[in-house]
Amino acid sequence: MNDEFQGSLREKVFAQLEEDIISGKYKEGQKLTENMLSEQLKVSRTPVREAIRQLELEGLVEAIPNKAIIVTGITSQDIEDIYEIRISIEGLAARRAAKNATDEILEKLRELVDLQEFYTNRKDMDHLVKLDGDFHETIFKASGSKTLRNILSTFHHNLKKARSDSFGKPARAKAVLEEHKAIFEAIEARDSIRAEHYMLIHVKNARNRVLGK
Amino acid sequence: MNDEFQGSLREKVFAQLEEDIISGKYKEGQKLTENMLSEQLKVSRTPVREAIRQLELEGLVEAIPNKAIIVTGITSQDIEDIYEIRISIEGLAARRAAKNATDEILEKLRELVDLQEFYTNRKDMDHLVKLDGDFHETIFKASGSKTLRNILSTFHHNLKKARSDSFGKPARAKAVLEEHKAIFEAIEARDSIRAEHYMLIHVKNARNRVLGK
DNA sequence: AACTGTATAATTGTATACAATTATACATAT
DNA sequence: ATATGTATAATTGTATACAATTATACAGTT
Repeated sequence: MNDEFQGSLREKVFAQLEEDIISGKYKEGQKLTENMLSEQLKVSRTPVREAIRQLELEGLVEAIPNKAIIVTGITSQDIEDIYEIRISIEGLAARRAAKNATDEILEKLRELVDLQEFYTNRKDMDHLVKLDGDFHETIFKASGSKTLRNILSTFHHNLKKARSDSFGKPARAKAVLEEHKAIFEAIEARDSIRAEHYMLIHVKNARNRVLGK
Repeated sequence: MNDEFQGSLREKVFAQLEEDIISGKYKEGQKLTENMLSEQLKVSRTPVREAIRQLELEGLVEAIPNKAIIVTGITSQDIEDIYEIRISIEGLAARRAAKNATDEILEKLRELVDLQEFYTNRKDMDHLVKLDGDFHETIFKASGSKTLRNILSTFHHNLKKARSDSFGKPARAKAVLEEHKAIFEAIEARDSIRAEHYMLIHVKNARNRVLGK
């Protein structure tokens, strides 16, 4: 359990279980019990149950009534599916962001890209994975669509491990930086067509990097 | 509470609250309390809390820690967004379904379309709304993608009221029937391109019917 | 009248006790 | 040996008690 985390136990449990499933600590098909989780995490069953209900809706576990909690996990097929869906809708999010972004959002994006450049030069992969998530999350928020944001944020969570693995080579980190820059500049110029275009290219490249194609 | 429903109290509470929010009984911005809900639904706070956690993830309520539960609801902007996203990805689901559908699935779809024809002639709108949902849900399942199914099923739930309202005129019911037939025939013929094409047309028409364009 | 501090109430957060359901082990019969 | 019935254990489902947090009302001060 992460002790410096501020928030409810339920949030902590949710974050921890999500992490453990996506990272592969809990494998597909594995059976979990509420008692086991509440003992491990040193909390009562109540927050565990609430977290399980959310993971269930997110599709990471399957709770069979009165029987068990089975880990579903993220299969490689799921990863391919997610990229195919992202290719279909993340351009839309970028287009909307270019229309709706406030100056505050633009400032935030600029800062993220600058930091990304800094850490790319330092080859600090952990920070880069986090910044990559923040960059996209900021665009989702700027799109002004609750629905787009919900879906795409969940995708980014679920892809965290896959993205992390693919950040291995510095050459890739540089490519990601250039792609983000192109997207940012299009949004900054309020050019929604170009923003959509470069986002599409970026997601396609990300898919190829992750799937090794 | 629906007494003939088989399942846990949590599922009943979730279904009821989802229905009440989507139907507009609980309006955007309205404040709910766990005590009020548990009294009204004659259950303890435990299943209410679990249902709230799920509604939160679905974006129908916003739970502010230690303060309140605020109804977010489905705005008309959300409906437009959902149709735009459906236009981007539901064709993909149809394409996949055409590739993967088993004989059992095809039989199910045929039955649904036949029933739809029956109720269209009878102008029985309640049954038609339900059949419309079942038809699409069957295709989502047939797509073989957990992710596509999760997203599109949630959309269909959230659009239930909007779809129900738009089924008003019998002429529209007939149009929906013809569109479903075209999709089914393409899937039956394993023609994924055609399935995607007719699904795209269908969703676009559905959007225009719902948004009155 | 406006502001502030404080006691009280209301609400959510968590833990625990108990009920209902399902799994398991084992004895018994065939 | 296999199958079946039954007692027991394990697990989830629900209710309730209590803790922590926030809102509200009101007295007192300026």
